[in-house]
Amino acid sequence: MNPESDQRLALDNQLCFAIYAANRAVTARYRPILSELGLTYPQYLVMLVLWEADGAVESVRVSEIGRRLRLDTGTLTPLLKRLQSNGLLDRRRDPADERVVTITLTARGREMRQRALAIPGQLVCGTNLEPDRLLALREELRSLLIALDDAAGSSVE
Amino acid sequence: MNPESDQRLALDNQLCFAIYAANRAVTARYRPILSELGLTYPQYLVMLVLWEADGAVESVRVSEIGRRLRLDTGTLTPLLKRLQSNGLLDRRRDPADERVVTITLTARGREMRQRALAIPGQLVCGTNLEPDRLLALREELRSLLIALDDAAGSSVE
DNA sequence: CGAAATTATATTGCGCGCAACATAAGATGG
DNA sequence: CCATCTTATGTTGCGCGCAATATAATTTCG
Repeated sequence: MNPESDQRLALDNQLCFAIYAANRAVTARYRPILSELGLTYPQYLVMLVLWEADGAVESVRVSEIGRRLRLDTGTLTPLLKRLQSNGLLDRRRDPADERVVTITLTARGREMRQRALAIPGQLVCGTNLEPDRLLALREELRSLLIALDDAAGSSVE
Repeated sequence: MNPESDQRLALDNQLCFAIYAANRAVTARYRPILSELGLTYPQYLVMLVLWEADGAVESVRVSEIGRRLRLDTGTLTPLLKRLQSNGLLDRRRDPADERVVTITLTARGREMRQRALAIPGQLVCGTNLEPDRLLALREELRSLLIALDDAAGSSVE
């Protein structure tokens, strides 16, 4: 009714929509690049986790991938099975604790990293975006995420 | 191999992951609030478009909703059918151009706006986030979106 | 006018995300 | 040692997103 309340629900005033739209625009930009590797965007994120752990440890738990990416097994189990059937990783039960499934990169999965190294550069190029601004944006989003986590934790408490 | 290239693919260095994670955290925060209205988050965005148009025009095309939210008919058609079966809107062919489907709010859909007015405030409260910073973040995301759009357009050209 | 091109929406299929539930293995405590 | 609890992963179902294709109506143009 009053002019102020009208503006509160305006689409362009919603931070949530800005994040939603930006997220889809970014993943759309990754799509053609990742399809050359035969990866979807969430699969690429899983590979980032595995590449990062590679060298330090020889396998990663499903739960560890989920913790890093904030994804649950309902998402990860089928995704990891697809990566396995594409020959990028192996899934096997930990003999010491049969509940645990450990994920190990195959040679093919490890080698893909070399091709992926070009991706971050490819995305910034073609857009006239200042690296400093992108870095600042990333940190602001991280702060938002932490603030949302804290609020979620305290409301449950 | 070299230390610099190792860091390029580190998960925490990816702006894309910051956006991806923030987007899911924000929608997770909306979920319990919207479920009281019987809406999903994308359905809420469609309602925002319809509420915003309400008063100015008496119906909105599917394509106009898609243009605003950057969604195609593969997403919108079933979503709008669900909103229709929940009694929030009507879908009907434009007699003047039978290709066009026009979306009109029902009384129930229009009334829901009053309940939705409290939502934006509810989300910021419970988090210690400064409104100015959120506004600045929104504008940075808008700039990113525009930059990605421009780059996409020029590469096709 | 009539064929071809264009426009607007619908359908199909697949891969997420996530809630809810299931299963099985390990830990715990009487 | 055995019932109970907890932990780690798996399964099912549903609603997006999006590519690819389909259908039907309108426009364009020879």
